[in-house]
Amino acid sequence: MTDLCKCKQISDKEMQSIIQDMPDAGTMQNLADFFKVFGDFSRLKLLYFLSRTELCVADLSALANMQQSAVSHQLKILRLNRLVKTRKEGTVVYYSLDDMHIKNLFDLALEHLEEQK
Amino acid sequence: MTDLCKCKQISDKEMQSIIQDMPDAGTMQNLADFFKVFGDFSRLKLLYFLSRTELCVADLSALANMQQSAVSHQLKILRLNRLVKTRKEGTVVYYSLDDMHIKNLFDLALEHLEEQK
DNA sequence: CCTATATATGAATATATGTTCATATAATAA
DNA sequence: TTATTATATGAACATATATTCATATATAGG
Repeated sequence: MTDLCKCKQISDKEMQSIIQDMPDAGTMQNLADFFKVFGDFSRLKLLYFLSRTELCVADLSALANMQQSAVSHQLKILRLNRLVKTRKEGTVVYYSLDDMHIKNLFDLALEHLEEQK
Repeated sequence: MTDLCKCKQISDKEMQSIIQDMPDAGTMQNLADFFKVFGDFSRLKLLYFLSRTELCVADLSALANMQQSAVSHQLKILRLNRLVKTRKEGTVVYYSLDDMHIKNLFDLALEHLEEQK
């Protein structure tokens, strides 16, 4: 790989070291997938609402101003990524955040955006 | 909007309150766009390398095992999102992280992934 | 000026992704 | 059972996005 580098401003040793310390490809891919989930306006809205309180699909649909079907599809993605969990009561399914780290992520990203003004 | 809600497990008052506290749509969109940048394996790799040291395009290309053109395209996205900054020396362009919050984001996300095992 | 090198960029392509529509499933009530 | 309601899901469609290829730009050296 290093032989492709004609610039090579850093030594092979440094390159080796950087590559060795890197999380393995699987972890990096998981990390990218994790961020990707947050990288959508609709999902971000749903997560925000759920950060406030447990909500059923219909209420989420009303709050986010999205079709019920679209909400269900996005909730499925959030569920598969274990960001939300469900509780069923009759025909109503209640969703809530599965992990409170999520709020921290929000805050950190907002902080970053604030500093850019 | 609330009249679309047939489930309405929460009161109109609660809905109003949740919606009023929500960051405005522009901010939410910015937040989504911000996360979207991290939601790609290639960009995440580039950001990781840059979190270690300042690097030129050719070295990034070698480290990430990506074509030079692909690297340039992705670096442009990172630049437009002000995640990296550049320094030019002759024909060589050096890239580095523009903000150290990024490392915190990495760590927080990794922490989240760790807990899911 | 001409050549070589590092980087940037536009167009084309392939793939991924979000929404909609129609419909299926599950649970409850009559 | 039948009807109703809440939610889930598959297919189709439109859009977004990452990569590649070819080429442009910029800088340095001869």
